[in-house]
Amino acid sequence: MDSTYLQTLNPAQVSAVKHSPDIPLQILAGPGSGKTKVLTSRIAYLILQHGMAPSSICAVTFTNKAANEMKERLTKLIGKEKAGELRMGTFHALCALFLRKYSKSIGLEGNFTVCDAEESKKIIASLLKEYKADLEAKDISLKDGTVLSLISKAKAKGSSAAEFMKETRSRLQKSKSSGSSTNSISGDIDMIVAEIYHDYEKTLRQNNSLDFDDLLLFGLKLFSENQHTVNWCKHVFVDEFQDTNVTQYELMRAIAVACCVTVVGDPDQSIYGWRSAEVGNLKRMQTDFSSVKQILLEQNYRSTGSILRLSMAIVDQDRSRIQKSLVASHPAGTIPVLRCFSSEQAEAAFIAVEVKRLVAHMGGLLHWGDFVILLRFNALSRAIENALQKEGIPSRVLGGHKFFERLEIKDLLAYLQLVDNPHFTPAFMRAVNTPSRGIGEKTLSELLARTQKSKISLLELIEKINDGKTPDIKPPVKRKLQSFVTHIRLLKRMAKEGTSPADLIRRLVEVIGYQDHLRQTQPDWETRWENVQELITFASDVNVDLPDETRELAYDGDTIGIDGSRDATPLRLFLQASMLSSEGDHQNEENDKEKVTISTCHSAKGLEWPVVMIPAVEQGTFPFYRSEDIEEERRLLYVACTRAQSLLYISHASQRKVAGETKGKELSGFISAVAKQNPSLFTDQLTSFTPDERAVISKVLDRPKPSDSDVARSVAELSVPSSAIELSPLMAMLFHLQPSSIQASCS
DNA sequence: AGAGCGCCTGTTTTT
DNA sequence: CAGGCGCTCT
Repeated sequence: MDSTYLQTLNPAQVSAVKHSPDIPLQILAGPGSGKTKVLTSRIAYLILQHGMAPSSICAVTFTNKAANEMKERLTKLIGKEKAGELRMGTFHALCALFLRKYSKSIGLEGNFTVCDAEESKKIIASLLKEYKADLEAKDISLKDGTVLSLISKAKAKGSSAAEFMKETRSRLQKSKSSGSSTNSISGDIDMIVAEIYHDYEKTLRQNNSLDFDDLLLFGLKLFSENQHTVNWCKHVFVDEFQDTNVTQYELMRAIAVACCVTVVGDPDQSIYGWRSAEVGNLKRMQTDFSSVKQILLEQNYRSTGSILRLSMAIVDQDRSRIQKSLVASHPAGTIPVLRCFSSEQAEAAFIAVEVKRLVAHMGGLLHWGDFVILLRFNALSRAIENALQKEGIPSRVLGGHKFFERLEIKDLLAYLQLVDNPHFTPAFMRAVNTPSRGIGEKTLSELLARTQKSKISLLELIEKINDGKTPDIKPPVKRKLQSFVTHIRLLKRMAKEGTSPADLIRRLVEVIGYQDHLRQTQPDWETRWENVQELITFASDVNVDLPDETRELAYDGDTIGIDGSRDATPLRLFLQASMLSSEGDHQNEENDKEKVTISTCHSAKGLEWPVVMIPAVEQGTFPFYRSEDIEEERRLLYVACTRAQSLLYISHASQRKVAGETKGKELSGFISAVAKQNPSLFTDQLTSFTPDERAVISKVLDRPKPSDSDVARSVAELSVPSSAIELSPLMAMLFHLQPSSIQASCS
């Protein structure tokens, strides 16, 4: 194995790959510039040419998906064994891993539970109740989500509850002394948020639990205060650097003891400011790492020239952006289509029919899996899904409601969380009455009151009640709880005996009669039951991965915690993988390749499709009316456009139903501005594709060009539906009429 | 006290 | 489309 992997790289890419490992490097990589290739090649280069141990390289990605993809590519370059030794994952996963191992060093229990956003929100909601009267008296409405996001923002900046409280106080003092009374309401809110923040932290600690932000904060504390936990690290790679927040940046510094870092990012693709990402980290790095070198990758290998021209025009409207260009490797190709429709239904119907038409006119060059519909937010998918279904086009939603956020999954995970960590109240609350055991709000609050007096966990309390060691509140409670206690004890015993998570779930489902419960309570219980089966499959997969992870955790040989329990039990690893998984649907990927993808623009980051369609590009929707940063919305549209390889469609409706109300809509300012300046960026005509256009598409996609007879055949097949009655008017028009008349009918 | 039903609202983006 | 709320029934 030599440097063959360098041969297909351009000069800029080669200089990035071969750049000295000792000098910090920033790679500013535009979309489609082969950034992942450069990253993986550089890692391979450090290992193969500089003889670095794979286990001394840390590569941080933004999602688990990206980490997996990198691992796959590296397996091809350096082999499975070495690739398996690399420390790769998200900042969150990396921190979680080391926190489990060195939990005692910073006063944590090794069996802490990761508290996800939904559970955090519930904790906040219950804390918020105590301020209900106060809020009503002051006529303030404060939602749990708002409080959570404010707390999360404070945490992302590294501001603790105490610091946040102090800052709030001093700000209040200032506004008081300046005599402005207009801020009194927001001052009240800030103060309440500060108090809830404090209570929230207290609750998390009592529950032996860390939320997502805590993983980073505790990780940072661990790494910066315990040199020996990071000594293994010789080089740190950070992908999607533009989306890191302050804490993540500090983490990078803490892990990169030797200051050997390579970061890859693109300020133009910074779309997570709302989640406290700091593009400023790029600049900050230049001062913190004095000798940092910057390399720009501007050659684009993904999209046609006309798609890039439009994308650049959009993002370049942001006057404050760092000037950077993209050079197309491919010919101009088909001009992006811009269309207006009368309603969301008309727009959706057009999309469905156009997908069909393209497949036909490309004579086997394009398949369902080559299309993506990118949306500003998930709720927009309804009309699209319906329209696709109506035309018989298979589709899948990428990252819709996440697999691990479904109620049937959370129900089962709650039991397992409780088995692993008896102090995790959210899990108790969920599991204790699922399936329904007649334990209601009243009983729970009484139980809760009793735990607060005696300082034991809810689980311990009900075990005591069950065993008759402490008096029952009311006669029936003990009886109602008996089965629950029995089940938890059974699972605990099985877990202790080393039963695999998959078997634990199987048994759990059986003893609580979960299938029947679903059948009785959920109208769509069948798909939910399938999800349960999928969870079991996922659980067995985690088990297969175990050796790698255990090796990681057993790094310096002490897997036995002070409490005598192994820190890395299979159950614990499974739960952690579940909580940190970004994976949406766990459907088999083979199936998905033959489906049209529907996705948000955010979760499309890093991906590409031959054909991209972006509907609802309207004022209020894109940019979204509640967005705080309009430039970020613009960049999001840029990200969406640059996912396209050969064809791009942008559309909007003049009327759309928003939250139950039909509203008039205007084309997004992002688009109208560039269209006005340069009308030739778009066309409203639908071509039926000249051989030339088809040739460009096959070249861009690197697929064989279909013959004229292929095209003729597939056009004929698709334009004659099985039942002539089903040929909708729109469909008929698209196939038989001139483009100009289509336009007239659509607008 | 708790379950179950129907009607309401209010909908960003995610580790 | 789900979660919250209020109503009625057991």
